[in-house]
Amino acid sequence: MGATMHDVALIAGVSVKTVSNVINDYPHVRPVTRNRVLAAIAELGYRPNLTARGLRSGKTGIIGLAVPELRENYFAELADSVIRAAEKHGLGVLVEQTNGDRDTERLVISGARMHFTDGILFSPVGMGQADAPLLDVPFPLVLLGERIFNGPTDHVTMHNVSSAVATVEHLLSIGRRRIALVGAEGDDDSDASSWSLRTRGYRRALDQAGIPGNERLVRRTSHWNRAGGAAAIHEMVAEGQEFDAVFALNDALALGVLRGLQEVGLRVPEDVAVVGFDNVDESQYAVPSLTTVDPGREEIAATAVELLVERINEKGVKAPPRTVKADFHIVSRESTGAGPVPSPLVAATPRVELPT
Amino acid sequence: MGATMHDVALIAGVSVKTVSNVINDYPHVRPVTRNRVLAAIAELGYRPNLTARGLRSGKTGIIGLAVPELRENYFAELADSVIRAAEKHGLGVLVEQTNGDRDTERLVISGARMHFTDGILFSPVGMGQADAPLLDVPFPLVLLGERIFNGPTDHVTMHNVSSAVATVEHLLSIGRRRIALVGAEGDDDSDASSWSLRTRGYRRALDQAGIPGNERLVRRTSHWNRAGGAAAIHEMVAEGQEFDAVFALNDALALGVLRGLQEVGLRVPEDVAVVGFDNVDESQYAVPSLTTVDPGREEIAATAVELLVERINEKGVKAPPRTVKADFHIVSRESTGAGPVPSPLVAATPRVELPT
DNA sequence: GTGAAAGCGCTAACAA
DNA sequence: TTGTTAGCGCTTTCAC
Repeated sequence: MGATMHDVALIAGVSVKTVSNVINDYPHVRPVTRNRVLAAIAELGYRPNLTARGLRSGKTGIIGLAVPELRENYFAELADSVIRAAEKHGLGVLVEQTNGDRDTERLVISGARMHFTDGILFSPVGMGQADAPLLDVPFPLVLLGERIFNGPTDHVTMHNVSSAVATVEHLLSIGRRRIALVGAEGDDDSDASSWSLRTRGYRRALDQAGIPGNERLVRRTSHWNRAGGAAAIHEMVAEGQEFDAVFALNDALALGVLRGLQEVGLRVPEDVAVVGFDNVDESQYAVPSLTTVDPGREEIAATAVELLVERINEKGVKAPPRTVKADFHIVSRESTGAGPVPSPLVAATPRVELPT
Repeated sequence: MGATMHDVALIAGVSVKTVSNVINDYPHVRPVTRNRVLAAIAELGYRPNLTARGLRSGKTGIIGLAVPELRENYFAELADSVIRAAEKHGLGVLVEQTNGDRDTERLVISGARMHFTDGILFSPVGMGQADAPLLDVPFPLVLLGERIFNGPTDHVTMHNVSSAVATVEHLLSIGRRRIALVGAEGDDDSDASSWSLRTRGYRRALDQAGIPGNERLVRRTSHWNRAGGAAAIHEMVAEGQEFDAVFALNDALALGVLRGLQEVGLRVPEDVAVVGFDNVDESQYAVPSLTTVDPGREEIAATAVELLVERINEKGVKAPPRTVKADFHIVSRESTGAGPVPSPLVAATPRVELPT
């Protein structure tokens, strides 16, 4: 295999300590010595063995990222952001997929896999509030998303309730009154789920506007995907429900809603305005382009990595768990009547900005 | 931090070797002893230190995956498949993004980052044929995709030429004669690029059918994205070109083509049939759903991991570099007139299957 | 400013 | 069947 520090020391005619000093930029090394060492390193093509270094230092420089599935746009984009953020800290990212499966999630958290990592970013979907105690693990762990509250770990999440309020207010402001809601849910159904929080915001906004809620317009499908969104539309139309707007609790559902509306012959936004949630890249390319809530994914990723790094470097007594919420924005596009984007070459930018 | 093997040995009243034997399922351990050790392990919550093990064995159980960007659907799905395939071999996957940037790709290949990995799966986009010599690296490396031929490494790729031929033949078979082609290209433009190979197949199929090529219908945009696809349509229409089909060299371009056609008032598939390439999840949800070439992504991922594992375990003289091509299929959907999918709840399945 | 030597936690000869 | 021991390649006191 590769050359070792010892080999370098031999060729340079110095001790391994000196080689180590050079590699680690220890200041007090004579330039002559340093150059001799550098020459030897170049000559042998020496590369420090990170495994050995990891053994010594107790750190690997790798963090784990556990998400349901990379093929889901939101998580692919989240992983993208996390990898970029980690890179700035000189960290590599080991990606693990849980499939949103509770048992797999538990396994990841048990540290059974992911043992090379200095810490883990974990986006739970299958686990719920009841599993909170399991999160009290002996390694740095930061939670992404909103499934579990008041857990024993740091937690980076979004303004689910207030962004939902703002979304409905936006729909009201453009004159919509019969606003349907389409969401989904996994195994668990605690008060901390996306469904619960965003639905709460929806009801609150309607209340505040003095508009009576209509439970027939609140739809819940089994999956957070397009099929679910399209099915919800077909159901409502089949039942003869009337509505002039749909708030879909994620973009995949919203894209399905767009397709469903097209299939039943309803125009967007003329007949029905549509808003999604997540601001995945794709939402801007949909036909019509999709108005959606940008929950601050970049900020979430950067903050989460930041917190994790702090925890990794933390010594002595642990600081109490922290919760951070990213700023959100409503990105107004064609599906709520924002002037047609001039050309697909121009990326849509936020029109309405409603910080926390 | 955690307990060590030594602690376990102490509590169990045995030597570290015995503990090691138990952990590694060494057969000749008396059940009584084994149980005592297991009890001690449980009591201390002992977990083997993988870093130390890695130092000893010279392996980490981690492979690297270098792709341009996870936010590009194709690569997210590829990463998904790779992670699943790696898991079956008990390997973790460290994901690195190159942004398709030649220098970053070179850096990754230099092993500057990725130093913890036993080997790397690399999907080059910025590098080209000229960089082939750089691929002669001192660690296991398997190439994904078709940028570089006859390199010094194993290579898993797709049937670019023959699948393009089959695609055009499919369009001819449904009566289209004025078939446009929309592709893009990166820095390099060797004969091994997606553009070159797929375009070659396109021309060959037209030749074989005795249809004269029309270079005004061959469009090349700067990026493999929707904006590029939409722009190509706008250009051709502005120039007054007439065409009854578009073969887009990837799905992102094809989705942009769909949007562009809609914007200029052309119907799909009545006026223009559209075929993409990649079979990303999204293609099946587009409106209309997109006919596309499935290049065998799952198989590519599984094969690549397989080859890499073989290389990692290879001792002595290296076997010569191998090239493997995955089977492809044409997935026929609405954009070429396949009967409308009954409901978005039903995932479209391949209709036309054209193995190598 | 540089060297010698002791481990980090684990595995695998080699002994017993 | 189990124990002893020597490293894997690196960092890091502690001398010099």
